Amino acid sequence: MVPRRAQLLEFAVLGLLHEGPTHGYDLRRRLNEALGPFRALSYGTLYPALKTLLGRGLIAEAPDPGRRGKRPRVVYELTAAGKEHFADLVARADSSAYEDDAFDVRFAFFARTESEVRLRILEGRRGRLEDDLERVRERAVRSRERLDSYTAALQQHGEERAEREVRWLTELIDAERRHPTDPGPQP
Amino acid sequence: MVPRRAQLLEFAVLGLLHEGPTHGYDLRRRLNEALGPFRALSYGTLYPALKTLLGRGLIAEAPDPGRRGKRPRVVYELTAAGKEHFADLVARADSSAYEDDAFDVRFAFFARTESEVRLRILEGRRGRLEDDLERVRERAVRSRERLDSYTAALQQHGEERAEREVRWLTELIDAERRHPTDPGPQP
DNA sequence: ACACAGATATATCGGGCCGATACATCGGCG
DNA sequence: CGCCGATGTATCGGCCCGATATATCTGTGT
Repeated sequence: MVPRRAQLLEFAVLGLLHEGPTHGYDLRRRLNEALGPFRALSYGTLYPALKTLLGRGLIAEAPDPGRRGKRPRVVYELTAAGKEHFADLVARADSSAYEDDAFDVRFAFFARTESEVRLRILEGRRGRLEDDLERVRERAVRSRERLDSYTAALQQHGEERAEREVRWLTELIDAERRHPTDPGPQP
Repeated sequence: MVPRRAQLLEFAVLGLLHEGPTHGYDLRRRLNEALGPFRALSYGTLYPALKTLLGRGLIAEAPDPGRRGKRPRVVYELTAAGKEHFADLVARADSSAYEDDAFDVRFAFFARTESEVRLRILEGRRGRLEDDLERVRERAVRSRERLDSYTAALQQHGEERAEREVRWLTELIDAERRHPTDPGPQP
C-alpha cells in the first residue's frame, strides 16, 4: 500500500535512526539541522509519529544510556522491520518522492539512496517544474497584462525561482551521471 | 480572536469575491491563476471553506444568472459582514501575514491593501528571512563540514533562494517607498 | 546565595490544507 | 454516436503545524 500523502516525518525518523538510537528532541534537532531553518518540522507531528512507528513495530524503545542523575529520556532504535521498511521507501522514485514538500526530505537522505534512484528523483522533480514552467509561460503571454502589478510580480518571482531550481537540478543530474557514487554512511 | 493558522482560503475567497459573485469552480481557477502553478489551492479545502463562510454570514448564495438550459451553479456573493471582515484581515500585518505559506496569498491581494500595510508585510517577511539566513550562516561556518555533500548542497540552495527573495523584497520595498500608491481595483 | 532566562525534554489539541475520489453535465472531435 | 476533456459540486482520511502545558537542567548576572 503506497501512502498517498508524504509521511515525511516517518521517513525522516527512520532515516535518522540509522545513525544510532536517540530520543525525540534530538531527532527533531538533527532533522531541522539537515533541512535548514527554511524547512523545519514540528514536535506536534514528531511525538505522535514516534508512537505510530512504535505501534507498527518499526522502532522500539531502547534503554537510555544513563547520564548520572539526570532525567531519563525516551530513546528509540530501529527494528529489523523498520530498516526493511525504510529500504522500501528509499528505493521508491514515484511522484511522492519529488512532489513539493517531499523532495527536500528525500534529498536530505540521498546519501542512503542508490545512485539510480537519486537520478530518477532528480529528473522527476525537474520534469515537474518544467511542466509547470511551460504552463505559466504559455499563460504569461496572453494573460499577464490582465493581472495587477503585484500579482504579475508574484508570478514573475515564482517563475524565476523555478528556473533557478531547474538549473540547480540539472547540475546535480550531470554530476550524478558523471560520478554515480554508491550510497553509504558519510560523516 | 486572531486566527492562529493562516486560513488562506478564507482570505482569498473573500478577496476574490470583491470582483463580483461567482461559483466555487471559478474561484479556484482564478485563485490558482493569481498564485501560479507553483502554489495552488485545492478543492478539498475550498468547498468546505465556502460552507463555513456561508454559515458565518460572510458570504451568501446569489441567484445564478441563467445560462439558458445549462446546469445551474452555486453562486456566492459577499455580504456586508464579509466585506468588513476582509477589511479587518487585510489591514493586519502581523506574523500571520508574512509567514511562509501566508505571504504569497497576502501578496496576491496587495492591490486591495493600503500602502503602509504592504510595507510592513514586506519588511516583516524580509526580516524573517534575514533572521533565518543569519542563523544558517552562523551554523554553516562551524558545522557544514560535518554534513554529507547532499545535505550541504540542500542548505546551500536554500540559502541562495532566501537571499534571492530578500533582494526581491528589497526592490519591492524601495519601490513602495518611492511610490506609495493607494489601493484600488486594477484590471 | 538566589533569581531568571533559555535550553532540554515529552506530550496533547484544534484545525488548515491536501490528494484521492466520486459523480454528473457539457462541449467538441472524429 | 461515442468518447474525452473540461466544467462543476462534494466528501473523506490524514499529514502536519502552531500553540500550549509541564518539568528539569544549566548558565548568567548580581
